[in-house]
Amino acid sequence: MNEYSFIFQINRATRRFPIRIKGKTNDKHHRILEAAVKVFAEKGFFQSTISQIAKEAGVADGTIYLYFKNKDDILTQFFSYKTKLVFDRFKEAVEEGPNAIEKLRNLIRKHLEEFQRDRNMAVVYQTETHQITRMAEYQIKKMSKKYLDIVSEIVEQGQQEGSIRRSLYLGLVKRLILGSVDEVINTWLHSKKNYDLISMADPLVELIIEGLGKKRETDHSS
Amino acid sequence: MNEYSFIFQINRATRRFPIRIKGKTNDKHHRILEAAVKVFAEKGFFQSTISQIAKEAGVADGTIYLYFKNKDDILTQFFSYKTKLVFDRFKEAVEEGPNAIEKLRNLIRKHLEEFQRDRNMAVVYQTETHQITRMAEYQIKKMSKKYLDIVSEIVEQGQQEGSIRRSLYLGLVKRLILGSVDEVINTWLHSKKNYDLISMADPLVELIIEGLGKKRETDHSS
Amino acid sequence: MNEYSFIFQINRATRRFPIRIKGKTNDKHHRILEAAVKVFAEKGFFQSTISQIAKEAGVADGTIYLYFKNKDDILTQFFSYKTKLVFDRFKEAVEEGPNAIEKLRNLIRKHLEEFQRDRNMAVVYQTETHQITRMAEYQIKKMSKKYLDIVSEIVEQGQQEGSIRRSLYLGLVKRLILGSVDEVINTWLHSKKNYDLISMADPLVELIIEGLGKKRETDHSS
Amino acid sequence: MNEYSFIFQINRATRRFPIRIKGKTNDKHHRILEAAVKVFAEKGFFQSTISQIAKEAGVADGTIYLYFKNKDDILTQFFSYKTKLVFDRFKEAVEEGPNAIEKLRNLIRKHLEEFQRDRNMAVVYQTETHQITRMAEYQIKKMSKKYLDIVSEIVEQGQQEGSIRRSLYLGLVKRLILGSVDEVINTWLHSKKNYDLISMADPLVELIIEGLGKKRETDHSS
DNA sequence: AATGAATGAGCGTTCATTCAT
DNA sequence: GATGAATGAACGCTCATTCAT
Repeated sequence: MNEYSFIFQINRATRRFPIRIKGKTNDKHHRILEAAVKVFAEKGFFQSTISQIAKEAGVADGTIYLYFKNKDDILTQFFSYKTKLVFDRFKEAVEEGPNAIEKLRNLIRKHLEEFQRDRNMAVVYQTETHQITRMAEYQIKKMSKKYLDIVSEIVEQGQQEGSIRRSLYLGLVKRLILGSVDEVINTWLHSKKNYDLISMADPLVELIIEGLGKKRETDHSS
Repeated sequence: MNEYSFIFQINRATRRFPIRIKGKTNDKHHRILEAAVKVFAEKGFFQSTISQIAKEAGVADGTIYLYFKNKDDILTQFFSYKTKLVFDRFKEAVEEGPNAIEKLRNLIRKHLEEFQRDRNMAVVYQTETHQITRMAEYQIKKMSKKYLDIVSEIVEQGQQEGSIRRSLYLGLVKRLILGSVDEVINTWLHSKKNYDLISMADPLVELIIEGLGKKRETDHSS
Repeated sequence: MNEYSFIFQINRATRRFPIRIKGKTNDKHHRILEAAVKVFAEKGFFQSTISQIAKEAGVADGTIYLYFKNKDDILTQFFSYKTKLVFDRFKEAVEEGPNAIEKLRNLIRKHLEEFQRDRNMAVVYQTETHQITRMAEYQIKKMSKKYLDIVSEIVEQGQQEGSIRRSLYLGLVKRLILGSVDEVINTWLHSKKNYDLISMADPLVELIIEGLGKKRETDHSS
Repeated sequence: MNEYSFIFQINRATRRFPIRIKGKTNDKHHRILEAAVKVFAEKGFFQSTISQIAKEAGVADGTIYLYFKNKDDILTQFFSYKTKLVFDRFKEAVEEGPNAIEKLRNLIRKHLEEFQRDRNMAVVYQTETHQITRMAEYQIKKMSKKYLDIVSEIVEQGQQEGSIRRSLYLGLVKRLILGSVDEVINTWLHSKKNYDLISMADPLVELIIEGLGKKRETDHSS
């Protein structure tokens, strides 16, 4: 069963479309998608051309339009595809955590792991999710929300477990977590990338949980 | 006295240039810059055209090339100008803080304040600083670094003052802070913007300092 | 079989290219080339626009860039194509001459014939080969040289045969011949063109060989 | 008395014009003309800009339009100015020759001398007089004619003197002479220019008069 | 007279998209 | 389905010319 299949549901209505979910044809759809992300990562969306993508994918320019409505649609399909794929993995990782803190650690670790593994995806994600203008693109916006929902659940669980403070503005907590992970990835992407991104997970979780501040002994005496 | 004046020092050498720092002429440089940022914020850099910018600025297309080498140069000049301007204000705000925690609070508050005040700038900053591909652009990269340097100083001071833990990976701390502030701004930019961004400063600082976790009583017995 | 075919060998490496040597597609390359030369002849290179050429060739503007790297390349390809074509004919004509004088006559006659037949080419040649500034363009420079080489050979043969004086500065002889033929063509191009250019060949050869001067009887007594 | 004065008669009717024949103002007219020719020689007419000329002349762009109707007019004025100047010298040189052959020699020598002395002029002349398209420009066409008239006179005189054959097609003779001199200059312009152009005069005259052919001894016996 | 900032028409070139094969 | 030649709208940029100062 091909992971890309679900995408067809999006566009089927709008266009002639090569259905044949399990055939070889489908490889082409995949290949174009991966090629596009590679090119986007290298040059940025607007500086990438259909020709470059076609070349990278080893197909003719026109072939791309059999699978994608237009250039934008390539990005959209990429996001909806990767989002589903990656989030399934995120959820899986979270479920394996015995408690909230471990769930958070697993989430962040998986997040870093996936982005380290697929650098092209990482670049496109970082770039496009900060493209305020294009953010109107429904898929992208939805993705952010999904991530934050996962975080919400974890935090709430932690509060019930007593490991996370109750007096927290949840919206802010989510931004702190997503923001810092994003920035860790961003820094890595801009660096020479000769360090292991995943190793940042534990210290980062520690920092998020414990904060920068010293534990005040005075707390106790009060 | 016009805040844009200093930019002239950048290009004076390269091009015939309408200097006359305090005259009316100079307004045009300013006007184009503001117009450009407005258009960039609305459409994104690549989807903005010189014609749109010229129209927004109320000048002819060709006039833009009297002040800017090319389209890219508009963005570059904007960054070098705003960076200097904003960072001066950041530093000023930081200096007014009596201790590290207050300095951090002042920095974040000022950061949110400046970005709330000038939404166009905020959008362009958020977008362009995450543009991995174009990041090669020197000015932009430098800006991030400057911010992180300020944060470093504050954290180190806090460590000496005893308000911030010593056992911290400084690089990570910086990313936590910049990342969470960025994400707070980003969320605001994507929202309806009917809440006050600055009011997020105090809770955010609290969160950064205290962390998510409950103070562990067990700490004491150790 | 199409005479333009060989040009493909020049650019094949540099660009995606519609090969299919004997197909209909190829006509387009030819058509653009002829259209361009016509427009260049009418307006001059710099005052010709891609749009005019495209219109003359009956193709879209963009189509031109499928066959030519840029505007300059049209001229370059034209020269390398015509040079080869015309010089083959020159050499052929020269070879048919039984002796040096006849070879020279054949060369000049063929030269005038070819230029009379294709007036657009003649105009572009006359114009561009005298464009000192642009002459750096390799192809054009080389062409002049080739012509002079042919002349050299003829003159040397004539010297061996005894029909041409030995005490001649060869470089100057070449310039005399090329210059006078050029000027004959030039004059024709500027005239109403209602006379036959080829008919100038015999008198011109006579003039070149015999010179303006009267045979001096005193020669004999010396 | 300034050599440029006569030009004013051409444009006086068409435009506001800085008359003041003997004043300093006139220097500016001269300076612009010389600057323009220098720039034209370096880059070619169409690739030269008014700004470059202005800069070279040390005046403002706008100033040029006080003296010249438009860019074309600069070239036109240059030609009418130089033509007069140079032809006066040609005629003078010709007059000094005691007989036709010497007159021709003087003409060619002076021709080479003038063009060697003012290389910029030489380049512009060679380029523009072969610009078939632009040749419509009245001044340029007239110039060629004047040259040929001088040659005609000389040749006719030579025929009367008995030094030049009578059975000559005069039109062709003129082209032979002008063409070969042109080509000698052209070659020099394209070369490294480290040889003396004037030294070509005598051998060239010899060649033109005597021709390439051996004096046939048989002539005599017939 | 002289300036040079401002103009905007015009051009070369690119590239997403189409469609005949 | 697959191709890739062809299209032409659109854009960045240049530069001759004008005109307020």
